[in-house]
Amino acid sequence: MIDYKSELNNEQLRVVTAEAGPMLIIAGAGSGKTRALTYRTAWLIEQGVPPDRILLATFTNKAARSMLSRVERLVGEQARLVWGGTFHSLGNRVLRRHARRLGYEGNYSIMDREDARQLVSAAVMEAGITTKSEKFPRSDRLMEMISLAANTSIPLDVLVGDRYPSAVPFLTDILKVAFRYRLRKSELNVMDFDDLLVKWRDLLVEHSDVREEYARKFEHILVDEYQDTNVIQANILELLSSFHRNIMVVGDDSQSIYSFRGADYSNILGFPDRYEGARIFKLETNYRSTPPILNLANLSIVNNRRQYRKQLRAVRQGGVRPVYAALADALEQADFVAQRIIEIVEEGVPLNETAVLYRAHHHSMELQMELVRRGIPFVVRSGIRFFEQAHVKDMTAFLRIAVNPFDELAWKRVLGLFGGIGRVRANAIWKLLAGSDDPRRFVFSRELEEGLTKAVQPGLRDLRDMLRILFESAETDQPWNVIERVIAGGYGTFLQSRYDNRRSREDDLRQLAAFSRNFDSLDEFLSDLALMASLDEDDEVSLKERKEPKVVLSTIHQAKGLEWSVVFMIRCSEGAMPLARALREPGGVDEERRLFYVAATRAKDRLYLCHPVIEGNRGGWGRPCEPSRFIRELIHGNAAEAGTPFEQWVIDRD
DNA sequence: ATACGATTTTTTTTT
DNA sequence: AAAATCGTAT
Repeated sequence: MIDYKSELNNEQLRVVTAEAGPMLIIAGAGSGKTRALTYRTAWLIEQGVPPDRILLATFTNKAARSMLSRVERLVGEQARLVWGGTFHSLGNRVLRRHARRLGYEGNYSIMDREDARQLVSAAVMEAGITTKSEKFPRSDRLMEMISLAANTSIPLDVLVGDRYPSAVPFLTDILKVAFRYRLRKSELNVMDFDDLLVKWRDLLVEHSDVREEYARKFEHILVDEYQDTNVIQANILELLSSFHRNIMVVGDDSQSIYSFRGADYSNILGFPDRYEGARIFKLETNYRSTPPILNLANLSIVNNRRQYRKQLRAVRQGGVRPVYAALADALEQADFVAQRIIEIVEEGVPLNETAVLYRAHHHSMELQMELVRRGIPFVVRSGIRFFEQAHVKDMTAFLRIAVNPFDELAWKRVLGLFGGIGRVRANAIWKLLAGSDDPRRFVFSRELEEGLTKAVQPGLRDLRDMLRILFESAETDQPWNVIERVIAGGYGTFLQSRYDNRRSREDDLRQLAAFSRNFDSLDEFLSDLALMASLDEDDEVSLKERKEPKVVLSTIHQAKGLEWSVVFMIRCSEGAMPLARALREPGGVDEERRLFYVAATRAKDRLYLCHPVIEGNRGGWGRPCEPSRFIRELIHGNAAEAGTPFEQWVIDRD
């Protein structure tokens, strides 16, 4: 039996043991919302709710895993039966079962962002659009539009008219591209991330028997990070909770930072209106930060108008005022941060209790170089994700061919790796392969050879050598072994010739191989990859026991939900934080301020706001730049006075 | 006609 | 730094 009273505070206890029904939990930063959710889940199970009738939607798969393993510690392994994961992975789970209802095969594959962008790019060319002299939007921008339209449920033409005025002259062509893109997706039997939500919702809307099944199944629905859900997700929740009406959503409107991908702030603000009889609970006790840090965060966020009123109270006492440090430029900033990190380590704070946060990935470049120079170990948690790196995608493309010989995207990727084969010839080869009844055999045939120009023959020979090994291995070996053999069978050499860091790329692939052991089949392994962000080692145990402590470098977005003793926020300059581009979006300033708030509330003990006065402008001398408005608006009178929530350091090295 | 290396442009955040 | 574009070699 769990002693809820001693393990939870009163606010949390009320939430955990609340009567069933719709409820909204406004949970401030560091108020123990994860704790409340895990204990709530445990409590429901103890009350006799079958675990497989509980749905727990989280923001990342990692969050779901770690919550459920905590529930498991509380109530035993039945916790594993709880349906937990991101909306995308839950959608995938449902859609695999019902894909046929939507005109898809159950073995559809999931495209990551890069795949999707390339398919859009191909759609532009197929539609015969002249992109030469005009400034037709680039494929990544097109993808952004299509994706945002899907996630907001706004028709693409309306969305372009509203948010992309410069693209309006090309609207007809954009719609053509979007149409082709959709067509190609279903021809290829692939889904993009958005489809996992949109088609899930469509399934529930259009097939009442399926809706009934799931609505009756899930007695309790719990949702984490509700402030970052979009309208599709809100729809899905409405449909799923329509029978039992037991839905608990947890979130903090002050931490809504994903509107760029369609997250709709009004989901959380309007929850009480949409769910009649909804109760509102607030978690306002902050266990994480010292009062001076919380004070700064509170003073900043009050500048946002549209929000639930809440007052975060610090449990902790004492603490030092945050520091605002003005530095000459990005190099000085890097120097300052590195120097402070060293001093902080000397004071006894472990390296992995320190993080450096920034708005955009490239803001961390100078710092990375400085940390390398000084030999300070760090890990970068932004930038290209593990599964999006070229070599990882190459390897999975090989595996996909072995599993599904008609995987067009995988074939084209693999073909392009070989000399003399570019986009056009890869296309030609694919056409021939697709016309055969077994591409895996046809690729070795004389017929194929004869259908192709001389220039591809050497490349074709190399291709065949590798495929021979791949197919033979896939028949008999375990997935991890297949990967090893592809490397040994020629891909390693390829890496050597194309990149200068063959070793580390091979290591990545070995890591991939090791990871594949967690799956029963190659099939299952491949279908889950796209939904995974990284091969995070932090399965709690391994992190603490084996890993060398490292400073964490992260975008603010990726830092959500995490905490460190010491947090540096770099590039707190107007234009970078808030980011100039983001200010042009509707509601941009408020969202940027929420980002600032999220970043500040990650800090437990110390917070440094760094502002490089000269904007580093690609090698040359940049122009001077104001400190972030989020800092300026905190200043009342003189920054040196006790009235401001931070003290000001002016670092002058020379 | 195609591939591929050199050059120029543009760079937010992510399941 | 990566992607789109341009120019040259095959």
